[in-house]
Amino acid sequence: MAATLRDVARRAGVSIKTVSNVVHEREYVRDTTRAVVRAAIDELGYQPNLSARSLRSGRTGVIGLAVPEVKLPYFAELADSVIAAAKARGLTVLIEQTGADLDTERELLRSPRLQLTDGLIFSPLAMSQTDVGLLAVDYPLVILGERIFDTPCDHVAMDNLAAARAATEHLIAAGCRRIAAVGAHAGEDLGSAALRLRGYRAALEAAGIAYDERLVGYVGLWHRHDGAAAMSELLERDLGIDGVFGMNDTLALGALRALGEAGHRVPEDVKLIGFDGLDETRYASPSLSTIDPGRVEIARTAVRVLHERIDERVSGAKRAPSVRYTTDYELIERESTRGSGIRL
Amino acid sequence: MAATLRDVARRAGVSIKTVSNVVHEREYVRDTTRAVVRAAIDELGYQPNLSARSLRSGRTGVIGLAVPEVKLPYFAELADSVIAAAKARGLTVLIEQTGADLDTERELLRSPRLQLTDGLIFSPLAMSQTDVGLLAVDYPLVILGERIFDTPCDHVAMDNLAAARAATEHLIAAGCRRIAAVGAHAGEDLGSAALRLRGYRAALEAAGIAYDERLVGYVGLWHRHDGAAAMSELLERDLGIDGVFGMNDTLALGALRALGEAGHRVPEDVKLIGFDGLDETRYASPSLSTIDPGRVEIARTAVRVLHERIDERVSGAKRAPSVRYTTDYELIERESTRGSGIRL
DNA sequence: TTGAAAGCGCTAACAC
DNA sequence: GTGTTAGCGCTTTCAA
Repeated sequence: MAATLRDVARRAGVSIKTVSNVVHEREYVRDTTRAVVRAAIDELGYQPNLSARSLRSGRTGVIGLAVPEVKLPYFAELADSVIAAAKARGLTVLIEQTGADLDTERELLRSPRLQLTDGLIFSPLAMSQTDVGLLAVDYPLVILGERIFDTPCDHVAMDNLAAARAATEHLIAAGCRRIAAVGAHAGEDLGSAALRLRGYRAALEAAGIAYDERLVGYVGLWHRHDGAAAMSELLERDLGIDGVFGMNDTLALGALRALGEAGHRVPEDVKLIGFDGLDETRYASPSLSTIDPGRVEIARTAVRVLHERIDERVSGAKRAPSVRYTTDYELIERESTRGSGIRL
Repeated sequence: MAATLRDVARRAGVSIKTVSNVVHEREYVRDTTRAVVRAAIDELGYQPNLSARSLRSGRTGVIGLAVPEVKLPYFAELADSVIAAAKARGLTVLIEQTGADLDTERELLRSPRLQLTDGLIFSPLAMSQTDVGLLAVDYPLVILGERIFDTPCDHVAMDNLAAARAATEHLIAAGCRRIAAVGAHAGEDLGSAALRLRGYRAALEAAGIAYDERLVGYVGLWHRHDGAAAMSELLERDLGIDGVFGMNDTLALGALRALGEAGHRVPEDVKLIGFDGLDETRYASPSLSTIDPGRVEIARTAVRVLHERIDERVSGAKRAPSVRYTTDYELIERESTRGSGIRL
């Protein structure tokens, strides 16, 4: 059996409290006592029982991260950044997948599994204004994504609209006039897809290019095959497409494949830009221009805000007003939008 | 404050035990009583306190998954599969990253954070024979990867050697004679890289092709840029390479990029095969031939075995002997190894 | 600076 | 079928 505080105390000939003080590196322990206790801890290989500690203290040291799917490259990289940021604060991360399913997202917020968690970082995809009430939970919650609802939650997001606009303007500056947008979600008007589509439209409008609904490719999820399928369908319409805005990199890479299959050269015939700044965009052929949303900063900020909320809650301090953080993005220009077809 | 069992009991006018029986859906509860208790649970919004439950029962319902990096696509997909398999059994997954660092891997096995966990699925990368003793831990542990050491742990793996051999034989059958291997680890002789290199050599030998050390590309990690860099270096040696075995898909996709930059067409000039069956290999241009290692089955088996060990431990049953599961692989032929350059 | 003791919420004997 | 009760290992007043 694993050694307990009591065992260590007995072994060291002191009380349980003293051992606890040593474990927590509190002052007011005589050096000699501390040494004896330390020795006993080592001999017994004592490790605190985290279940007991959290039962008593009300904290588990674990935070939840809920994303649609970890295997989507954007969320894999996000998870990586969140885990790193959490580790730096001594927190562990428990990952939940929602599958971008509305019911799963709803249930998640009330899931008993969250009991094991001090707070949650949630990247919703399916929820809409109707579900805003569900976000009023009694544990610390940080939402990744625009502050689309009026809720008491903290939000951390990039400026999707401005970034999408910048991406589209980049295509326009490269000479494109018939620009397709791949990745729209039918009926959505608050999520990332909707905001990015709005940014796309804003750029067109500012450039005096008419918005053509036929140039918008709708998809279900943001997988590669969705991008490829939507692109193929758009190409079949024969609309003279000379530029493509992929609403994320995965879609754009799928679209790249479809463009190649249909005999269109990128960037000579069609220029293409993605969104997310995935590592792999660097290694595509041609390499893919994209928007770097500052994922590391998003993760770090979300973890910090959540951690502050957790402390606030435990210490009983009064709740600071909820905040919205917007991180900076950056446009990365690569081969897929170069004027000439020359490779790096 | 959250409602407790006691609160529910009081509200329903029954004892704590009865409530517990209802919560656990045990028999021997009168239907009318059950209804009353259920109503009280709903009214109070009662949720069991998982910390208390695990302190008492010694189980947390959480399993750990330790991988080098979740953002490496293979591990992202593996994590996805493990999370799905765990969910099917009512288990939650806590992800630990080792960064492929030896010290981190060693520490992980003794980490107090594992206290929150009933058992661990561990995909080691840096550990070697020297560290075999560390695997003798007192909690359920399933190793992903070959049973390279003689340990009391269960192992779940594919047959790396046979699969690598099959991949190489596929290149040979396609007419390649100067086949490079990208992704070897210097000094390793037990891990996946070493086994796959052995498979590669076995295939060459069986075909009567001399092994040429200069055709082997060494890398640190298995990232895209490692594959690209190693490939570039190999090409500079001007060895007449006509085939490339990427030890995983990510490396192969990096190599694909480097081949393109150097003006080599795939598959016309050089044929290329990867390893892992990543979803994205389907959408590369050209699409990448690869080995599907049966990731879903690996994940499902690992979770099942771990779950059995956990039950065994809790029930006090005697420990069944440790096992090794080998899953089936499958070679997926795509454009990158086609005889002609015709696209699908 | 250290010790004693209460209790976090739950499970599982054991009693009725 | 249902109730009582003793801890699981820890934190934390309060007292010494």
